[in-house]
Amino acid sequence: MTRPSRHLPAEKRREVTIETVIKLAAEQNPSEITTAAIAKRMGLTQGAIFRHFPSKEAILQSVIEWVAERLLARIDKAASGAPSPLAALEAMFMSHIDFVATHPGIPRMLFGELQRAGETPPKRMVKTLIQRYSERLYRLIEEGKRAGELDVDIDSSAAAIQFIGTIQGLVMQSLIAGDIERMREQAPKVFAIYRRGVGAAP
Amino acid sequence: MTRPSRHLPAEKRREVTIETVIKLAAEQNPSEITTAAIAKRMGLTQGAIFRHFPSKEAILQSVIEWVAERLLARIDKAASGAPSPLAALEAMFMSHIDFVATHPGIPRMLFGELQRAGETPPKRMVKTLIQRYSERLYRLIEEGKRAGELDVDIDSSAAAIQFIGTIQGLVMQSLIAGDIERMREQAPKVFAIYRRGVGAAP
DNA sequence: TGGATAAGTTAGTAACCAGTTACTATCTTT
DNA sequence: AAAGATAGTAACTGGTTACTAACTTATCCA
Repeated sequence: MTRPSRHLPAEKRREVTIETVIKLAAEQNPSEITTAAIAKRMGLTQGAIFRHFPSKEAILQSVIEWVAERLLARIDKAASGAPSPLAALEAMFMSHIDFVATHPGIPRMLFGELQRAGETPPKRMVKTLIQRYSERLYRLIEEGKRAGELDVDIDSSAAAIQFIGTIQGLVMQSLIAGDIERMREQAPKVFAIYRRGVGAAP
Repeated sequence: MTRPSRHLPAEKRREVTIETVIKLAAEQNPSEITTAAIAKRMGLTQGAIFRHFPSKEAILQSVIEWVAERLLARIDKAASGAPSPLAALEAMFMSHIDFVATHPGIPRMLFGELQRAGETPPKRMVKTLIQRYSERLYRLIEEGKRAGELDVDIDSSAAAIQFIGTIQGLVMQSLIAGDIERMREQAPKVFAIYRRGVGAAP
C-alpha cells in the first residue's frame, strides 16, 4: 500500500493528477475544474501543477489520452472474448457501461470537450477516439450481417450511431436522476431494445 | 421589416437577448458565453444587459423557458396530428430533429446545464423539461402497446430513454462531423432501427 | 554524509469575469 | 415643445483565473 505522500516522482505525480481530474469531473461541471481545485484535492499548492504540465490544456490532453487507451483496450478485450459479432456488441456495451459507471466524470468531460469552439488539441483527440470506436462498431455490425445475426437491411453507420446514442441516453438519465448505479440496472433493458432493432428477424 | 434599432422596449430587448444566446451557443461552448459577448452581438455595451436581467443565471433561465415552451408545443402538435401512437412517436422524433437542426445551440446548452454541480434553478428547469418529455413518451409507448403496434415485452421507460438517446447520438455525431444538416439525412435511418427495436413482431 | 537535483511553496502577474453606478441619449405623452 | 420615463454608456469594482519566478525543502546516490 502506497499512502499519499507529498513528494512524488514526476511521472507518478502526473498519473495522480490525471486521476484527480477524472474524480473531480464526476462531482462538478468539467469545464469549471480549475488548476487550484486539482491541486487542493491532491494536497498541493496550485503552482506545483505547473512543474509537471506546461498548461491546463496539456492536463486535459493527458486525461483524454488516459481515457482513450483504457476504454479502447477494455472494449477490445470484451469483444475478443465473445463467440459472435452480436455477442461482441453486447459485451462491448456492458463493458462500456461498467467503465462510465466506475468513472462517471469521463463521458461528461468528453462531451464537454466536443462542445468547445475551435479545433483545440483535446477536442481533436476526443473526435479521434469516437471515430476509432465507431469504426470498431461498424466492422462488428458488418460482420454480424454476414453471419446472419443482424438484419442486412439496416444502415450500418446508423446502427453505430444508435449504439453510442444508447449509451448517451443512459448517461443523461443518470445525470437527471443523480444516480449512477441505476445505469447498470437499466443497461440490459435498453440493450434488449437495441438488439431487437438491429437483429435479424427470427 | 423592423431593422435592429439601438433603443428597444424592454420586453423586445429581453427576447432579442434570448435569441442571441441561442445563436451564440451554436457557435461556441455554451458555458463560455459571457455577458460581454451577448452584448457585443446585440451591438450594446455589457452593462446594458443588466438593465433587463438581474443576473446571468436569470438569462439562462429565460432561455430554457423559451426552449421548453417551444419544444413541448412543437412535439405536442406533431404527435396530435398523427393517426397512431407509433406514427406519433415518429412525428415527434422528426419534429424534434428539425427543431435542434434549426437551433443547434439548444441541445448543447441543455446538456451543459445538466452537468452543473449544484441544484441551480436553470438545471432544475432542464430536468423538468426532460421529465415532461419522458412522460409524454412513456404514455405514447404504453398506448402503442395497447394498440398492438409496440411489443408488450419491452420496458417502456427503457424505450423512452432509448428515444432520447437516439436523438443525443445524432447530436453528438453532428458535433463531430461539424455538419448539422447531416442529422436530417440520418434521422430516418436511425429511427427505422428504433422502430424495429420497439415495434411489435409482424 | 553531503551536495546535486527534483518537487513543492510563496507571492506575485495580467487578463478576464459578472455585476454596479453615475451619467446621458432617446422615446413618449400631454 | 417640455418633462418624465425608459434604455443605453462608460468606467469602475472585487473576485477569479491560468501561469510565472524566486525561494525552500525533501530525496537520492556518489
